[in-house]
Amino acid sequence: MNVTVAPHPTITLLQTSSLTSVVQGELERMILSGELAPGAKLTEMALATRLGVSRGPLREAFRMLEEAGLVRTEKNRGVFVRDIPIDEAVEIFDLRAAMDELVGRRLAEHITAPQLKEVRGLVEQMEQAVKAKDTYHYHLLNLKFHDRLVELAGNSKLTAIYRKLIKELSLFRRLNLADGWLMPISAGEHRAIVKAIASGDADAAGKAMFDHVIESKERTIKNNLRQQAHAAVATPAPRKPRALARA
Amino acid sequence: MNVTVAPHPTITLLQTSSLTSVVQGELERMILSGELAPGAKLTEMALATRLGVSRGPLREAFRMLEEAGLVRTEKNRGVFVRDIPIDEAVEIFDLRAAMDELVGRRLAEHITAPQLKEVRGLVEQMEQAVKAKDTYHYHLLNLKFHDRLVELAGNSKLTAIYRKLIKELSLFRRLNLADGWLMPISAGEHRAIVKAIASGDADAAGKAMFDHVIESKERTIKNNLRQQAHAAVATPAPRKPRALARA
DNA sequence: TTCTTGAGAACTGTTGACAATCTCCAAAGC
DNA sequence: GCTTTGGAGATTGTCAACAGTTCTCAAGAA
Repeated sequence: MNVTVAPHPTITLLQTSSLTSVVQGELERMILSGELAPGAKLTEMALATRLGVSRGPLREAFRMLEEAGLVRTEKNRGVFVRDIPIDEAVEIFDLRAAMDELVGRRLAEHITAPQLKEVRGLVEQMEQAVKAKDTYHYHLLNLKFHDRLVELAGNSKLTAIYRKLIKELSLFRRLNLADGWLMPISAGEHRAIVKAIASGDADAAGKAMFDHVIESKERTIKNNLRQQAHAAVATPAPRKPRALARA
Repeated sequence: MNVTVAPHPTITLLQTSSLTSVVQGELERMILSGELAPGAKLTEMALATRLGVSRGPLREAFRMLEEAGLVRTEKNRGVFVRDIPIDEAVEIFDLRAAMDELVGRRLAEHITAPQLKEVRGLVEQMEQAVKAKDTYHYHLLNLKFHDRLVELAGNSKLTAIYRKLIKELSLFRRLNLADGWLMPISAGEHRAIVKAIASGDADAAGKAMFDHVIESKERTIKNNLRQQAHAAVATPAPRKPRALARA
């Protein structure tokens, strides 16, 4: 039989990963971690030497990140980490709400006992993080919770798009972590979501998830506007990028 | 003032379009038109000479199309036009249903009189196409109708994702055009959708759009399965791609 | 001072070349 | 006959070099 029983992990790694793909992954990591902040310019030569590759694979990775919505390209000027404007963030939240409503409905109908137990575990961990006022871990668990729910809904296309949206949303000025004082509210909503799903009531579960995302949107936006006002005081002139000769 | 009043169209064209972007557009056109069929291999050298560019920009365009879900890359083997399996098509339809439900709700609440008139015009054109049994134009009008509705919902992110899904869906064996006999049904549903939107009833409009997409899904899938069975008879051995040495 | 001008530097867009891998097919071995 | 082996040809992955554009900044004019 033409079956290689257990191909060495290094083998499969070399078979699948090209320089372009690992560069793409590394750049994505750097962007999502904030190491490359929104608005930052990605100079080809600098990044190429830093990552130890030539400009070819790097440019190909740029095109992937561009299509993924993480960077923006200006011809003859360069590639920049994208900065999600507030309007777009609102749109993404609204979309997420609709998708999560679908997720809630699906899960209310199809979730299994062990899966329910798993997400309950995540909720409990989050509540412990609230008690410990551990904002960072709460943030991570929150991401994990929603990601897992979407995954459990069983539509891989939905999962892929959902993750893409989450990545883009993380480029919307990362001061969401500062909303420590409303962790308890968010945590309460999570418990309500799981309860609605467990009850098997599709309408209730869908509504619970929809409402949670919308509330999350309003909290984030309000928080952002306040921060914005704060920053405006600290920086008198918001400095427009530059005077363009283009209409 | 540093304002160029009316930059010559050719100028702006040269300022914005790189070889990569126009190659990307051209390849996308060739794929969506069926000129490059699902499963077809895209040889770099052949396409590069055919389009009059070198391999660099072509490879960058490949990465964009890959991220857009239109092609698939196998390391050291090449790039192929993607063939959407039936499972994925079902997933896309389900997603579309949820998104269109959102569109219906939004439109029921916010659509203006002239916009309503516009979509009514599209429906009437479709009904004329039905009378004339003009399947091709019906198909185009159908795409236009749904695309316009999504656009009118006013969420640009939603519009972008919707269009991406439609493109991918067009790679799902293009025999949808053969469903001539059910044009009248589809057309009737369109009229019902517009009526529900015009009534301002968000629930009804959402349901009308959701149901329409689900019905469309079931028609397409059923049609596809029948065609599949037909093809299986004509081609005794479905010829598996090739014997792989990989587990 | 403030704005324009222009030359050099830095960077991006594109191309061609080299190395590594895969594909194909004929010859050898069972 | 069927499978395996090996080498030529074709194709992809990567890199370095060239051409064209943008940016920087100092010198000169209003």
